[in-house]
Amino acid sequence: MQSRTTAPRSGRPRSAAADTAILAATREALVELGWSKLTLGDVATRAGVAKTTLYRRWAGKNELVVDAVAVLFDELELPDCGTLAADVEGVVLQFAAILARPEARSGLMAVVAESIRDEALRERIHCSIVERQKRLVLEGRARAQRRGELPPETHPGQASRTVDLIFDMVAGAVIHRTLVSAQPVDEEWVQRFTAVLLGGLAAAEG
Amino acid sequence: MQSRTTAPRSGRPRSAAADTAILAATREALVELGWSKLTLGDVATRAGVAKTTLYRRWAGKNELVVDAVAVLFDELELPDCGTLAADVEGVVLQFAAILARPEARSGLMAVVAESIRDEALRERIHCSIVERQKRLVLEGRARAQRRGELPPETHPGQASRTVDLIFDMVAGAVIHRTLVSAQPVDEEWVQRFTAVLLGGLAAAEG
Amino acid sequence: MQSRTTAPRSGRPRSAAADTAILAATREALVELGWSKLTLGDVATRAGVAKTTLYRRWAGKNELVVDAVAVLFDELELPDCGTLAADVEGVVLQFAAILARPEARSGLMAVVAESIRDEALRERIHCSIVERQKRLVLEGRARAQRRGELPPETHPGQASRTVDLIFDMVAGAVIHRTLVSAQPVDEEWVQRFTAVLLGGLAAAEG
Amino acid sequence: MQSRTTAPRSGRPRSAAADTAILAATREALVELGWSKLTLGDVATRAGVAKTTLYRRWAGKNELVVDAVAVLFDELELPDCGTLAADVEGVVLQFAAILARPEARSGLMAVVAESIRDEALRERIHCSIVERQKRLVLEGRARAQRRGELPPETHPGQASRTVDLIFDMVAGAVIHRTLVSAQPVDEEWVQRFTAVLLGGLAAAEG
DNA sequence: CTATAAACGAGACGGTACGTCGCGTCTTTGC
DNA sequence: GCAAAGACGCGACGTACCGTCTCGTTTATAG
Repeated sequence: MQSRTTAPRSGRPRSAAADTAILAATREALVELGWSKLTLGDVATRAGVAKTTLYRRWAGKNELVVDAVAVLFDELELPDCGTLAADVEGVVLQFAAILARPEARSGLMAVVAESIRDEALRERIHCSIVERQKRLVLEGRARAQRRGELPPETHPGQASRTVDLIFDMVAGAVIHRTLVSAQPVDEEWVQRFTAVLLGGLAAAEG
Repeated sequence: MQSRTTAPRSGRPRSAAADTAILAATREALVELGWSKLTLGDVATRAGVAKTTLYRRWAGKNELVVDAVAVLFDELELPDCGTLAADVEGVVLQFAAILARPEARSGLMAVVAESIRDEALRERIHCSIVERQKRLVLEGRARAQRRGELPPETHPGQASRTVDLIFDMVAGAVIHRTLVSAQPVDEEWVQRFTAVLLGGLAAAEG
Repeated sequence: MQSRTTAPRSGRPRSAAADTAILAATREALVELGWSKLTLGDVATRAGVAKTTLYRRWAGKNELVVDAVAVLFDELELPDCGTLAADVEGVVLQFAAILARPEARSGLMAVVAESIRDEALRERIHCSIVERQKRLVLEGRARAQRRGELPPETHPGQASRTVDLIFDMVAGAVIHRTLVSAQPVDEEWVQRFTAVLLGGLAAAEG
Repeated sequence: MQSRTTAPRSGRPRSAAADTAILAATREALVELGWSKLTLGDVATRAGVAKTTLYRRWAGKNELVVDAVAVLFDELELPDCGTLAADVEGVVLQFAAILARPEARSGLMAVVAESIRDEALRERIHCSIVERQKRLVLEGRARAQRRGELPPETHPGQASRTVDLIFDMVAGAVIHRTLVSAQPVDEEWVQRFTAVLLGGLAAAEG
């Protein structure tokens, strides 16, 4: 079991720069063309790379776009604004700001649409994007408990289901308002939304 | 002054049966193939119609799928279960049931993704699907007010914004749980969600 | 003198003006577009006539074009210039003048090309165009015999074969020079051609 | 300085076998279907080649057919039968034999018809077919001069015009008899034609 | 300092679907 | 009862990308 993650086989190694360039080119093309008019040949050209190189690393358009978009969501951070409500409002605004970027909008939705009929793709999205951001809900709750805004877990078994519910409600509402209703996620909306969410959670828990 | 909406122009009129057959064929193809593998040529064949007939009526895949999917949502009805909470739970379950159907899942999401870069398409979706279902929120509120579960409008100016918020929260959460989280919208989830939503609204209004 | 040969059947009679307009429109379209880009729909529009009317009278593009082009060749007349050579030169120049008109060039050749695989079309061309112009050869010979430039028929059996040979040589040479070699059929060429033709005929007959 | 005409550019080279297969398939399709029903898609299928490969090499039906047909005429050879008349008769029969082949008939005429409105196509035909066969006339004359059947050039300036005239007369008459009159080019006709032609030339030159 | 082996750019390849165009037929309304 | 208008089924068009496959050319490490 001496083999490393990357076996340094003989032959020319893959260019690391190519990966970066391809992902950047993908985001650029998403912005300019949107998902449906994005072509792998065009991405390859923008990246200054042959189509072959691209196919050597990704199986297709979907996989490429997931990777290109996933990193955008890693920018999210839970701000410490003193109160739970303010923290939630802050992170919701950040999330909305990412969704306002065209590469995220077109890429994310299209890839989710494709994932409906593609189990492997759904898994990839889940790992790369969704699950990774639940950290924000967990950290938010922990911080609120530390502050005394929330009681410690009363029903530990339900904890994870509540996290999921919150995540679906937050992400769902913001996505729906942004992409379907096509309305701005401004401070006022965020305050109203946060009030309903936290008020409802308090009422339901109590 | 009895003239109808359609001026009966000269020449052979368009076959009404063709429209029906095409939309049905579109839904059938969505189920079997999903959005990305759906072909207009294939839809035409299934409908027993020439490709040109299809293009004479719809500008492209997107417009066709919007129309094919829109009617699914007209099935939604607000059940009268005696209490607001029960009514909401009922309609959320109905909504989830529609989203569980593959023609709705693949069609809806993909078309929303495309609408990001296509203003006309977004408008079409909004008119054909979104706005038409806000009736459910309005009727639910009216019924609850008749029952005395909700007070009459205190801030009439905010009423429409509250409808929008509710709609984004309900539709967003169900869609996110179904399509992104890929978890079932079962009775338990619906109850927890409804409790948070109504509790939050009550807290925020009060 | 208003009633013609056609029995005025019940119902609306066919418009005679339509035929004229359609054939004129066909020639016009041949000039502008050439054979391959000529469409029956376009001809109908130019003629101010419905496509149906056109199909009621002609079986297709080929038949229509034959009729449209055939009349051009009826203009040909054998001029009386005093000598056989001069007469031949005159008619050859006339023939070349017709072939110089684009509607004749494109229409005629294309229709001949089609006739290769279409027996009925070949027959139609033969009757409408070829056979009708052999009168020129016959009349020319008769006139020359009257003048004493040619002897009376010595081998009556060969007469028709000689007519055919002359027709093939004249029409063939002019067509080939015009359409394949794309060289002008000017006075000089006509004189040289006529000299060879008549000289050869004299030598062969003697 | 050994570089060849073809610069061996980067990338996968074009398959030479494809060219051969496509041209053969074109001739085959011409025989079976004729010009107007010949489809580039069908040719591609017959050749076992993708339609795109075909379009990568030829601009359209016309260009393809010119190339496919041109080679047929390279078979023509001036037989040495001892006398000028016999030589001419021999080559005329060969020419007629080629024109009797359906791939030549339909292809050639249609392409000539198209060339009327297409300068580039006319040029292509001229280079690939017409000009290349004038060698036969030149060689025939040279051989006859060597035999003493013809005198050396008396008017060198007229020589090329005479070649053109002969070519138009020979090719024109044979083509007209074959394709327009639809009569066989048999020995008898050839002898009569040759007699007129050579007799006329002798008379005109003398 | 080779030799070897993989990655690279370029671009041709067999495919599939596209959206359009013209054909020839049919089904309306209107004169 | 024919004509105009135009929708219809059909089939070919020429194009665009797909994902794969040669090619000739780097560029690392292994011997």
